Amino acid sequence: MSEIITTYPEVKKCNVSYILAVNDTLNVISGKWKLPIIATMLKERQRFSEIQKQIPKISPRMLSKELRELELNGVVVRTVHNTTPVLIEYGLSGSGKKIMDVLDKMVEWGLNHRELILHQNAEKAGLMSH
Amino acid sequence: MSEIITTYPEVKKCNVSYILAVNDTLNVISGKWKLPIIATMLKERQRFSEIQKQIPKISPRMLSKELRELELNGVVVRTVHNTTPVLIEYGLSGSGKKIMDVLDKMVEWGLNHRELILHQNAEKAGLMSH
DNA sequence: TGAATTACTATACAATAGTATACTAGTATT
DNA sequence: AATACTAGTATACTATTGTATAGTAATTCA
Repeated sequence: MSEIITTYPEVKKCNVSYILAVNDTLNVISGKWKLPIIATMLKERQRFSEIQKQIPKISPRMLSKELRELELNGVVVRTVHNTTPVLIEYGLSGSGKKIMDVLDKMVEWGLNHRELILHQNAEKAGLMSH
Repeated sequence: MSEIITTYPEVKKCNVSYILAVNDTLNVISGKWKLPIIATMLKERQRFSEIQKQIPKISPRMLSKELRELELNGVVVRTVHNTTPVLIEYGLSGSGKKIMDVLDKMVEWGLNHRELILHQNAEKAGLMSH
């Protein structure tokens, strides 16, 4: 048995607060609409109807629900302007803007992974033709 | 209107392959069991029953399903040993091991975000007592 | 007065994700 | 011959997530 099990050197310490932290992050970015919604607010704050125009397929129910969740999680800030008619704007909090760092890493991994798989498939095809 | 909309400077280029890359990454880490399963394989390859022992609450159906998906996505490698009884081992591929880089970023963001929110709540509590 | 805009909510339903429980084929042990 | 271990599969169910469609209150415009 022992000869067929390889140990990898790059093992990291992993405690409970790390697991909670990863879960917090996943909560902010997983689901069908959270990332598209966050994306609309990267440049500037947006109103409800403007987000709807930029994400035409989202229903108002989902947009309302996701914005409420993101606000509860401290990622989105909702601002009510005392004008007539009342204007409501949604923007990213400090953390919300920093989520781009995580997304950048995800892009990096994803692109790298795609390339690795393409190479593997090319190798397999090469072997099979010989 | 224009005075109440702030533009953030840190806008990134975003094209279709970036979105695909993020989605690929999310597919690998989202869901209830994928990360726990990957975690068991960080140190060394594992057999089906060993993963079950380390994640007692997972049903064999889910473990089987998730391992199959991870293998299809090129994150997990399944090795069959021609012994009696047959031994099957699951380990991480090169990409699979590198997913830790993404998780590290998620831990970083998550811990930071928790701290920011705690500070905010402390400030609010301070204001309210005055 | 009637239509349009803004920022949603309500209700019902469909689709996906996850659970619970039992079962299987092959081999080895008692 | 009965039991147990390995690596799962099968079936039926519940829970969560997302969709479709209609409606609402307050205000403004023609």
